[in-house]
Amino acid sequence: MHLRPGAMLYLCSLTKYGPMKFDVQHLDRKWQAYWKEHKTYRTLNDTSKPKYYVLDMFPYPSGSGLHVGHPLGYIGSDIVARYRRQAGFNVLHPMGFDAFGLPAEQYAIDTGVHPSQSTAVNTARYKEQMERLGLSFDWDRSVNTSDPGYFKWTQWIIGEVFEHWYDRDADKARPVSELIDHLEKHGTEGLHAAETEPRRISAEEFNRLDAKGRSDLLMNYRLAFRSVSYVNWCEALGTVLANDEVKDGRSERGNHPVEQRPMLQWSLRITAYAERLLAGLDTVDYSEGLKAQQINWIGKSTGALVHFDIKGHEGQLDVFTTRPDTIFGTTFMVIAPEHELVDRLTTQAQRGEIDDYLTYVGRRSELDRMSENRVTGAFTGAYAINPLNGAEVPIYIAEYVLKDYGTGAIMAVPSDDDRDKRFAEKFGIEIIDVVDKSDYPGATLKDKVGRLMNSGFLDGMEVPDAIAAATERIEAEGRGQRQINYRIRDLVFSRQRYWGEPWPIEYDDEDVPHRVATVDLPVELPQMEDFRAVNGASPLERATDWIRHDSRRRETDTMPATAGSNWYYLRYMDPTNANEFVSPDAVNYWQDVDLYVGGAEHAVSHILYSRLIHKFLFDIGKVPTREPYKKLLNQGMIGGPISYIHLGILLTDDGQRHPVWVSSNVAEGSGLEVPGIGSGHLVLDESTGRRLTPLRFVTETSVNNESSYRLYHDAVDEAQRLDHQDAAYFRTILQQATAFAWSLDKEGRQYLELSVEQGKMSKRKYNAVNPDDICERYGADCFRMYEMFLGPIDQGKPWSVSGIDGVYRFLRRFWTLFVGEGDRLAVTDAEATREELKILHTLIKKVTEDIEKLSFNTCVSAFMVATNDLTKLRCDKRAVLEPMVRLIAPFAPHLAEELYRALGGTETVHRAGWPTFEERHLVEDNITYPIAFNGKTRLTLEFPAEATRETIEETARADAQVQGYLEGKAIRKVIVVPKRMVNFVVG
RNA sequence: GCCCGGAUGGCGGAAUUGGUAGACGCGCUGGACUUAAAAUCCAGUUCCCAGUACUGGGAGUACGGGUUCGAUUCCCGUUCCGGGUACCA
Repeated sequence: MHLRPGAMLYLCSLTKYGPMKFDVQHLDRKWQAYWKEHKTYRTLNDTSKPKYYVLDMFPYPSGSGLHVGHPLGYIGSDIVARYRRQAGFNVLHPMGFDAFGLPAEQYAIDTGVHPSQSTAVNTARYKEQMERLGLSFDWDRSVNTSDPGYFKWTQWIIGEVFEHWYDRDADKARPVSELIDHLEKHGTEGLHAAETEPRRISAEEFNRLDAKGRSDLLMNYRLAFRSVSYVNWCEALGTVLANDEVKDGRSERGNHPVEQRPMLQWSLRITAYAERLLAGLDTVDYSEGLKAQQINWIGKSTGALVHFDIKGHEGQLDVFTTRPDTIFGTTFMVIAPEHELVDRLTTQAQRGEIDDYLTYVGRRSELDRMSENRVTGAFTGAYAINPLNGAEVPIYIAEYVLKDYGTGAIMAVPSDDDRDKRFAEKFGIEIIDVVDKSDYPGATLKDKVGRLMNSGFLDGMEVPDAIAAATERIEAEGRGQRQINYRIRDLVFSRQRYWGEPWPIEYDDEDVPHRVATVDLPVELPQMEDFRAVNGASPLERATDWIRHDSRRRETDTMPATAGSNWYYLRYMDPTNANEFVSPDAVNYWQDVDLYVGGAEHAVSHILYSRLIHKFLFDIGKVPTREPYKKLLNQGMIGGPISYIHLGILLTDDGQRHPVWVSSNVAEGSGLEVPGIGSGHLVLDESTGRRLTPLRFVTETSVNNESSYRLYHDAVDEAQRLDHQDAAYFRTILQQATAFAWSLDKEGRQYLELSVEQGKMSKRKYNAVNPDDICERYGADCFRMYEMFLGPIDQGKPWSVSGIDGVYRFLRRFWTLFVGEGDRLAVTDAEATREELKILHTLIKKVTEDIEKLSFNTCVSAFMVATNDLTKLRCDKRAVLEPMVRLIAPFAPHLAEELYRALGGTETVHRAGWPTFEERHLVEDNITYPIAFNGKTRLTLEFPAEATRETIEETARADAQVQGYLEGKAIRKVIVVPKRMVNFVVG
């Protein structure tokens, strides 16, 4: 055998490496162990390098483990992290666990296993699964929100929030001590603070208050405050839920009914930050959709606060309206049934009617209200007086006016509001048209367009002008002022549950709350065995020894799960710091998250709340940036097929009924023959129907270009043998009939056709696919590349394994570029050809650009194209192949590490640098031009790259084929775009 | 209802600022290798029409219009699908 120059390398590598079999299991194990042992992904706060922070939303470690939907984002972020690391950045890429929360507590109630135990087990499982995927997390920086070393600082932050108030003049949070200072000197005079309700007090009055009185007043301003508020109470879960934990009047977790209940609760004053949360969105790179969701959630609307006098009463009725221009069309007023004036306004004559209505409203749940959407209400008997024209209008109560929005009262303008209109029609109230929309055909009542009429001084004005003029008049007459309203409500931050951070608050003998001193943090949970919340009381109420602390009484409410998760990205910067939540050095170096990846389900709440806490920490000088997350990527959800086996009745000719499993495509009445029973026809009735079939027993095939889901006979046998939860469930299902009306496939194997729907992957639907299983079969690299290859990462898609073989084949072909006959490395030092270098540099360019664009699926395609091309060229040049290894390392880290070492690399490929793209390798001598006639491409011609417009046109005109197409036609115009195309416009 | 996405072969999906639509992969068809199968490799594969073949013609990116020499890409309108949200004054 003749040795080529490059063969020296192969001999060296061989002695060190031996045969190189393509054994993905071996590679996975070998390198995962190596990385762990050598702490390859350890990140130090090395300020000599530029930083890059790639963060995944940390998971709640549930009992069912990861399914193939979870890693989609983890793989994407891992690719970015690895790419940046190779490119010379100091990359922070941590992972931790959002470990406080309801499920562990619910599990504890059901099984008696303490949440800390089940959490530890689940956390270990998650970590194992993530390591199996070859994710490059620095586990030394891992955090766990239920770890006292962590939640000490969650409590500390909330304590800081408690000790601050929001100064609207400075537009930032300031210490409560400064507020007290102001109150002592000036009272509320000159104070512009975010507050629960408007308060007026003089300095003298304030100074006369006792401790409790002061504390109560300060609660009106604190950013973490306690108040009676209507909360989403869920009886079944025994707890209060946040707005985003409630869907359609039911709890998101468990789907239990939720009712409104007044309770004394801790809240965070997020409303103080509404404007900044809104403005900050302009400075971050989030998707438009996500920004829109946040904007909607904050719900800013500009309008006017208008005071209406009430006939025969002292006080006024305040309303908020975005349409002050339509005030002349006000023909009635509506206040919320819970409005504080209801009782006072109700006349003797109307008392009965109002009471009946209040009873009716009280009976109706949030769910009823939303689902029925009925027009209901009752007249109080009182009248309000229109401040601009003195008209007297009746005051109603109706449930369509919400106590929590605006002032809980509206001026109803039936001519320009759908709900007011329906109400007016039902109750026979006058409708005065005040906006002429005839110039705007197709405009609806919601559109703020038209010309005012029947409106006194506003007549003839266009709506926007009229709004300004009306507001001005209202202000001038002292009847109200311009006002901005937000839909967002303060964040209820109390839970009457066990498994969360205790509020770091203690009460003294006078019931005055005090922040627990930092030296006394963390406030740990007491050991308990019964975690049930009884009658809405926190389980901690029963820990009487724990509650008494020195001379004080501990707060028994705990915090919601979001408490730990809204600042965790900061803790990763300095995870073991025992003196501070994060050191100034660490946070000044790492700054903020450069790329944040996670599910869209957290798009509103989690992101909004962590932005809130971040802005607060910015105000108190603890973080240098205004926003926590620079760029956000929401990965799509991977759905799973939910398949069903169909149960039917075989009615035999002798009139006997036999339950039998049938293919989903067999119609009722069809003839059937089942061995051992006989023949007859299929009957479907209420005893039959379909049963959930665990996905692991289902085979997906393609028949006549249609995908088909089948249950094969051997899968049924397997289910009988297997010791697995899914198998156990399936066995009980299969007991409902013993006979199967099998069909035969091409190979003569027996199967049943199943029906299928797409749905969320979940344990309960038996359709969760475990990534471990896929890794065992194809290796982690293949799984990673396959998930990326499925399509754009931000799009949802159903899980399907069809296609994974293609990725596996690709990896093998890639490997074969390096490893030849007899599993030996076959790479030479021969000089690379121009063509080979062009392939390489095309790939470098494409992969680098696409990683930056987070377009990972096209990266995988590019690798495939390059591999195919180089295979065709039988390329074995180190100069081409070695950079390829470094390029693929972020995607297929195990395979890349192996090949890189085999090529002589002494250090990890993951710090081996990123190949540099050189434009000169892509320069072409000739460019192929499409030649089109009237825009239709007919042929192609080659021209030198530097050819001018004129030469191209002349040469093209002279071409024989072109002549053929031009025959008998006049050339009107020739368009030549250099390096692109030629178009003949002919007539 | 409103807001945000989206719609491209049998399927997942590609396509720089408007410039050869369908890259790559799956599936399917045919072939090579094999005693056979698997694996692997090679070729073909948007649809329709014509042709013995090399091939030629037409249509085509949800639908209807428009701008342009030229539109998957830009504009207007419509339909359908996905996500979010809602008596928000």
